[in-house]
Amino acid sequence: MARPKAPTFDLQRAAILAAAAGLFARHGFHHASMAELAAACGVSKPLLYHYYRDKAHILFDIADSYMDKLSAIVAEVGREHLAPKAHLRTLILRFMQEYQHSQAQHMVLVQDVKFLAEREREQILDKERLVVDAFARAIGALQPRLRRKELRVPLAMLLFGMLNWSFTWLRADGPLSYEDMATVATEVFLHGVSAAQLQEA
Amino acid sequence: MARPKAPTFDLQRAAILAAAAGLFARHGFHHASMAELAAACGVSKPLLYHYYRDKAHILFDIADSYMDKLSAIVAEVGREHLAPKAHLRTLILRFMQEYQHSQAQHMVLVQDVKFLAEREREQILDKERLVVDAFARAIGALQPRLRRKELRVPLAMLLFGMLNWSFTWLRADGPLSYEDMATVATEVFLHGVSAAQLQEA
DNA sequence: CCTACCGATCGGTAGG
DNA sequence: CCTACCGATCGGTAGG
Repeated sequence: MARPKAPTFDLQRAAILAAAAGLFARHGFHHASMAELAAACGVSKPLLYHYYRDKAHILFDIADSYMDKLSAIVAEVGREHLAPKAHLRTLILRFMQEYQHSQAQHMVLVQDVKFLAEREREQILDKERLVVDAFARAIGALQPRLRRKELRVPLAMLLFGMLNWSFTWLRADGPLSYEDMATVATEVFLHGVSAAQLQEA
Repeated sequence: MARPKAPTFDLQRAAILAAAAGLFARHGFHHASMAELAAACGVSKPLLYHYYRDKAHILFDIADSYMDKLSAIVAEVGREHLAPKAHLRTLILRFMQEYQHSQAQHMVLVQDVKFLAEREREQILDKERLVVDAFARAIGALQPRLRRKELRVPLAMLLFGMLNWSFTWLRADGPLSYEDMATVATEVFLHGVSAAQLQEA
């Protein structure tokens, strides 16, 4: 019989994950060492390998659990059955609120997922595609007269660009809050999409 | 008297720079080795050190020369003295055309500049700030009635988000060209900014 | 759960 | 005494 997990097992893993996300975000995956991570967690280096098979698995778990959080937000907002404009507005606001508390995880997702092996990388990319598709459908619902349906995904990517690029410049302690930014991005995008002559583009 | 540089010196440096940008973009700065770079250039590893003091200096030169190119585009477009809308439209188009041919350089700029020492990193960031300010001014000229002037830089960052995020998903051989993307982003942004009630935001 | 290590590979430089 | 360039190997450190 397998010995049951210690009750603190999941807590320890979560602590390692959070510390690793910070280190990977600051130093990059390859430049952040396992010894450094162990020190940050206050445990020995070999003990890390009790919780995670190897360094890549820690990276995978950061990206995977973060994508699960974003997917959960998409599902929650979907269950509210909002009108098209309110739906997209709410998606944007909830994502920016999540981003504010997950800056390290987001940087790891953007910068380090490419270092995963094909199989694990594809798992993450599949989850990303589902989220992008949800935004693309929300944009499609907004503009039923949008003639070129193939523009829905590119428009979603433009929107993600506005939101995700905030990681390079928006500071939680700056004059502009994440909520302010969500409002401005929402206004620009909603008015931009409806006013632009994309029917002819 | 110092012996003059070999006539091929600058050509060799340019070849090293291009190969390094590709490797750094694909593998990340720390995971790309000097041996690998030397092999890609068809020279011995010690010879690399004839052209560049160390690995960090190669990274600096990629980012610095790329920022000079972007700054030159800003200056060129400025000399055309276009009307506000045409000015911003042209800036966006020229940047996307440059991006199409500099995907590796751009990824290095975004992902690896943080590994430079304080002093060199600040030099790059200074040049980035000048380009952002030029876009912010172009946006301000577009909207003289924009009450909250402090929104000009955030709006410029939203625009850069749309443009720069294209590196994560836009393919040169895909159905949507960089020029198409420039058009769509321009339409969304121009209409979005002018229609949004940012005076009250 | 630690100290003590390994196979390998890193960035950078020696002599000639 | 400079440059341009080679084969071989340096001291240190990475992940495990």
